[in-house]
Amino acid sequence: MTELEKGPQGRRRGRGARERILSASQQLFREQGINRTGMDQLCAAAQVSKRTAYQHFTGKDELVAEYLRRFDPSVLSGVFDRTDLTPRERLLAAFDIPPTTPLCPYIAAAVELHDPQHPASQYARDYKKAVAARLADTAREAGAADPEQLGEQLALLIDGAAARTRVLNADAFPAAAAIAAVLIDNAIPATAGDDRRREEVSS
Amino acid sequence: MTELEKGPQGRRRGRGARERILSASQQLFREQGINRTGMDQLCAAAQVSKRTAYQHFTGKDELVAEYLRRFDPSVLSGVFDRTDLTPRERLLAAFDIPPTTPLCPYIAAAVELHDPQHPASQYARDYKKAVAARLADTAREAGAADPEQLGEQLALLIDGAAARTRVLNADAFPAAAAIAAVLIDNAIPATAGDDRRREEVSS
DNA sequence: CGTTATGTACACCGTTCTGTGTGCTTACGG
DNA sequence: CCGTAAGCACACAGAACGGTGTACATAACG
Repeated sequence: MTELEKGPQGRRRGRGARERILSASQQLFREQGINRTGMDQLCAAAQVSKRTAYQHFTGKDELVAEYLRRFDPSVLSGVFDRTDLTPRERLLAAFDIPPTTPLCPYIAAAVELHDPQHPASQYARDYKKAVAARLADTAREAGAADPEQLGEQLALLIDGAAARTRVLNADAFPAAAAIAAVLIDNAIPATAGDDRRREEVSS
Repeated sequence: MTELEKGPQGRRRGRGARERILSASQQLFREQGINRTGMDQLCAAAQVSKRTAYQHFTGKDELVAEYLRRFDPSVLSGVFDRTDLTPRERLLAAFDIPPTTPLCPYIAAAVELHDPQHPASQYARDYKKAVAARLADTAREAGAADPEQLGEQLALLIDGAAARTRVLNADAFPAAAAIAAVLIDNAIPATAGDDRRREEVSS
């Protein structure tokens, strides 16, 4: 228990201030936005000295970029690595993220930072491309005629639902899922050896 | 031109400072974002005294809300009032806004302000609903089986294209238009009432 | 003409922001 | 037990922010 999760070197004797900082970032950046969350408030919420925060991160920009990297495994892998679902169901499962994820933080960061050169913006771009690529992979697995196109289309639907949920303050993912179902059915030829007969959708 | 666009009373004799302020807002809020544009910079760009700006707008919030209201006629009416197009073509024409509109300012404002109670956020919400309603009207005119659903779906596609264009720095409207074409063809029965699919959608 | 609304110039207030400097405390490892 | 690294408390710098006060100029309209 003591020597796992080492830092850059191998020491790590402290009491885990970095973790608290990132944990508080997750909460505050999401609740209040990045620009409206000052370092003072963030350090207070993390119960971390301001001096310590700036010893872990060279500046707020680096903290924001690191904050975004914390979303990767939980969302992306958690959906695509489900072997209990058919490829088609996996594509649709990407739209089942209403409760814990009220808004896509990548879009929020890209809009708030408003600088395509910002490290966090670049990472958001990479992440969105990665999601589209994994959707395309799954689409290929499902036997889609044009997997890249379908992946890009589904990614667009996800982003549309996220943006619209934000602006309208109402969940738009069900509507996006409905469109996705149509697109998937249109893209997968019936002759392809795919089992889309297991239509037990959890409702 | 001299005696139209009266202010709260009926005088309006000055040299049009309000116009310059709003014009500069259009440019700066779009280029730099709302939060990253200070009133000092904005007044300098508009060649307007800071004092004058605060005589026209009680604060930056009101200015932002008014800035958003300036987009209505140019985009919304310019697309839906084209009588030279069929209803179906009009629905697709809503996706032909790549050059002049690099990003939907309503989404940007809602994300940047980060307060659903903000006047500009409320207006953004109303505007998005209005767009969906007009899309639904046009969908009804085109003979769609479920116009409200189609309108909501097309609105979601537009927002998705806008958000994705922003994050990826690449035009996503053609892909959205392709999806729209599929949805429209699926929603409009060729000859008679043939509703094959009836998904539930949350308004 | 004079009144009045409109706009200007510029200093200024208080707050908040990111980021540092400095000195002290604590906990872990050898 | 002692050295060292991690963390803490706190003040502070420097800038940008939104917003105001004051005194002055100018253009329109009666």
